[in-house]
Amino acid sequence: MTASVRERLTTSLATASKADRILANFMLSELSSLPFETAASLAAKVDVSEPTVGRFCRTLGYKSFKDLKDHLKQDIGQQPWLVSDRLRELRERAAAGEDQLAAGLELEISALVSIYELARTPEWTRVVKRLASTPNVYAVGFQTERGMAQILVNQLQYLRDGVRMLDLAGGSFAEVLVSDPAQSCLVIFEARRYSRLSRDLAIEAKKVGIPVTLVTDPFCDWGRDLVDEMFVVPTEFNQFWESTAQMASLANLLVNGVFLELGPKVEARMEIVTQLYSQFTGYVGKPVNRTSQSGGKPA
Amino acid sequence: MTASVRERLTTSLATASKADRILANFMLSELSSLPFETAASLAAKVDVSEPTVGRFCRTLGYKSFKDLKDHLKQDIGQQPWLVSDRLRELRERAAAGEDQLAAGLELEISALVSIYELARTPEWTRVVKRLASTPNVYAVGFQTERGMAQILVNQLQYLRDGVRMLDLAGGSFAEVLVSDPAQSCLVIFEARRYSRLSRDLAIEAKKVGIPVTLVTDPFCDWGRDLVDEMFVVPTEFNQFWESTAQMASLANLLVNGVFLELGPKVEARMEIVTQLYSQFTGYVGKPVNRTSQSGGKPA
DNA sequence: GTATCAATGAAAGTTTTCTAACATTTTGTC
DNA sequence: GACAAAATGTTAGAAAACTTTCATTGATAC
Repeated sequence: MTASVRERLTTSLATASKADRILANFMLSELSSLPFETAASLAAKVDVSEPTVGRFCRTLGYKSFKDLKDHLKQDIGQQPWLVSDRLRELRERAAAGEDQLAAGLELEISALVSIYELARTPEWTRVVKRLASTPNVYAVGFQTERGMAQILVNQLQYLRDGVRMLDLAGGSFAEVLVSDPAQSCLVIFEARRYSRLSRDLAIEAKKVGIPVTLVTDPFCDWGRDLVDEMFVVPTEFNQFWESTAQMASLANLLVNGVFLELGPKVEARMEIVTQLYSQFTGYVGKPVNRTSQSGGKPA
Repeated sequence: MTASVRERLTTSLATASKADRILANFMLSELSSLPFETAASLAAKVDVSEPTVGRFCRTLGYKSFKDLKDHLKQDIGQQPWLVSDRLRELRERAAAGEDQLAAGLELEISALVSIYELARTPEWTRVVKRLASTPNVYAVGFQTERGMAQILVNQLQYLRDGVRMLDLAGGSFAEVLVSDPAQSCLVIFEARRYSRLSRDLAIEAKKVGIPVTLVTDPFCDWGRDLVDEMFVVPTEFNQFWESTAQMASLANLLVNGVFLELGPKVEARMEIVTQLYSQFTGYVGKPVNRTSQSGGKPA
């Protein structure tokens, strides 16, 4: 009993009464403006009474029309992505109240979707090109987000020269801030916890004219007018505090973009770097996948 | 005076007060889920009062938050906002070959699902309990995976004492390896690139009897008989090489588990740590979410 | 035809959401 | 550092949204 709103509406069509069927039909065709409706406004539109709307939602298994809307929000809907029935099972458990986790899963999935959407924006393309071509690339992040910066830097280093991780260890960020702005760019990973540091850095970078890309959570209230691109990653997954985990996917996608941009010419470099790592850390395999992409032409 | 909601929000950023700017930014970041919010729920998320939300909407020229939503309806227009629709769109592009990346999305989603499945296993529970109770917790990862270890360590430190990140900087891993095995445990984040180091460490740890949890990719061929728990995270997402991004989700889930295990008694500590961070990095907000879980009893 | 029952609506009650008035805090100024 | 002005939070009350109860309608069975 954990069908999506759309599914429930569709199945209800078979058995529903006249008024209910009208409602179901209307809702299905106007699914996308449903969140803006209220039980009363809906009732008026299809010319039934308000209680009928409420009752209908209850026969569908929701507590009220508002409850239906709430489900719509989390509704990832249809099977296509249903990775087997494993997920369904998780969701059913969640519905039974046994599993707080499953609700978080849906939120993480929807965060992933947003990230892949970001990767289709013009800003994304701009950043990727910049990361591929600017001589000096700096990335920075504090505390947890440092890990994200590290992912970006490590992988980019396989692909190109001049990629560095910034650090407050030196006491200032002189490294970037006194570099030639035309030759440098900066990526900041941020979450609300560490706002001030990131913000100060962004301000200074703007002052000297270094392009800044900010990856942050929806709570960031200072980025928009300071940075060149701002990528907002959802971070609320029903956990006891926010999780920036999905920023890692974003970092990887960025790196992948740079790879596509640079094209096969990086392969020689990758060989060498791989060998070096191998020499110092005992790695034996190849980091490069054998996916079709790797041989393909750059985008 | 017929600007779109987005435009109005953006222009307001220039002149708005602090709370208003926070609101505007958040709204801009979460435009697509705004219709589901209510003035109160929004207020709670960005931690301002309810009337502030109403007032802000009025300064934007709307009658109320509800009125803003009504206008949003026109703005959002045809653009799909339901996660299911957005996902479908990406999938269609992938199928049409227009979007190389989108093909990887499904794989990432399914990786996420497997992680949430892991979180339901007895091994998981065992690790969580161990991470909550063992006096000394060590985590380690090399290169990219170092970022994952960092996530775990950073967040665990909010919750408890005695959590450390291991490092090869010292040349050996003496720190763990000569500690009292009954008082220590170790989490290794690994991907095939750095197999040897991780493996050597695991071997030594086993020798001295320290419990080891291994988080790795599906290519790891040495873990099973060496470690106490082995969590395998999918890493092939159609990118030019493997991505361990979803390990970040795993790390976060682990931390969340420990939080639930420790229960409300950690809140005092969290307050202190938060304050310390604030002192040194200028963080001003609260890291703790106000989700229902946070107040709830431990699992 | 009429008795019965499901479906629906009307009206009144309850809860949620929003607003107005006032108190408090913050910010800026001198 | 004290004052004024602006911004924000608190409290309580108005409005809206939703539910419940009960009356009415209209279909179906006999």
